[in-house]
Amino acid sequence: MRHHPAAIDRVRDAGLRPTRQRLALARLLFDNGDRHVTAEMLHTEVMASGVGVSLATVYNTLHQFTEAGLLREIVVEAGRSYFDTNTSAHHHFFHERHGQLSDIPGDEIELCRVPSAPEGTTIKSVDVIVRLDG
Amino acid sequence: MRHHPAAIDRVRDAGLRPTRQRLALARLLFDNGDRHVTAEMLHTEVMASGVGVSLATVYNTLHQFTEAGLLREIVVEAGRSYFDTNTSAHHHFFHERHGQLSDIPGDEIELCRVPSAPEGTTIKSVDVIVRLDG
DNA sequence: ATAGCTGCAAATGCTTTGCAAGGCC
DNA sequence: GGCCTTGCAAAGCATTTGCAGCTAT
Repeated sequence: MRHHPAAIDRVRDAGLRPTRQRLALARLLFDNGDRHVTAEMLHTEVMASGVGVSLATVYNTLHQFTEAGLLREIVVEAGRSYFDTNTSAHHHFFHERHGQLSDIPGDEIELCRVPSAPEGTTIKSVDVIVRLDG
Repeated sequence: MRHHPAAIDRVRDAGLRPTRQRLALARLLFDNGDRHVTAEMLHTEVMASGVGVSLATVYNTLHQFTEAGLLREIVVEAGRSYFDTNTSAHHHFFHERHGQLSDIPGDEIELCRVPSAPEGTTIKSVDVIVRLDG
């Protein structure tokens, strides 16, 4: 019963050594569908699963996965980064009360005019965050 | 030669005491057209102008002004907040190379479909950041 | 005089880095 | 064995808070 590429292959394909720590994190991230996690959330989870990984290693690994294109980093609040396992183009709701991030279904939002990049620059990405109260 | 409400009136109207520190900051923010500043940038400026204000007070004041509706806070990177003196609905370019934020002219971007707020929530704001390379 | 607000030193908490330990050829 | 990589302790920063001091009445 395998619905996704195995965690070990994802790590290897990213050009990273499949260490015990990275595998534990990759399994938590990729074996359970789309997820939006902070470093702290993931650290709590991995410790609960019985694998000792320091918070610093969680940060380093999240950034390595992001650079390798396995994750997307989303900034919603000063001093807190979220990492999204869905790397395709899409946008987000941010529930301020619960500090939770969720995907906006692709057909519910659309930009009909996008500005041209100013002279000498290129557009790297367009991030839309819909902030929710309540 | 006065083009804007005087800084002292803005501070008073916000229900804040017009102290020496707040006035110095308000002048720098509001007497020179639209601005995008970080706490640190504003602190450097105010010190250079010869008024002693601690960085903590700059932060506190920026947040007080934001709550009073004089400023809008924009989060672009984990660990860095910008404050925009233009509080009307508009969106932003973020120049990653220089760490600079600038307004996108209102007619150059448009959302044609906006998602409805999930059950039991209301949309507080929609923030669009176009990230630029180069 | 005094009640409440202000502004800052010190604390907090998220994130990054420098290096000792470990793995691979 | 030698060299590159890894993972974490300790350091670094942006931001917040608790309280001594000031201000307006």
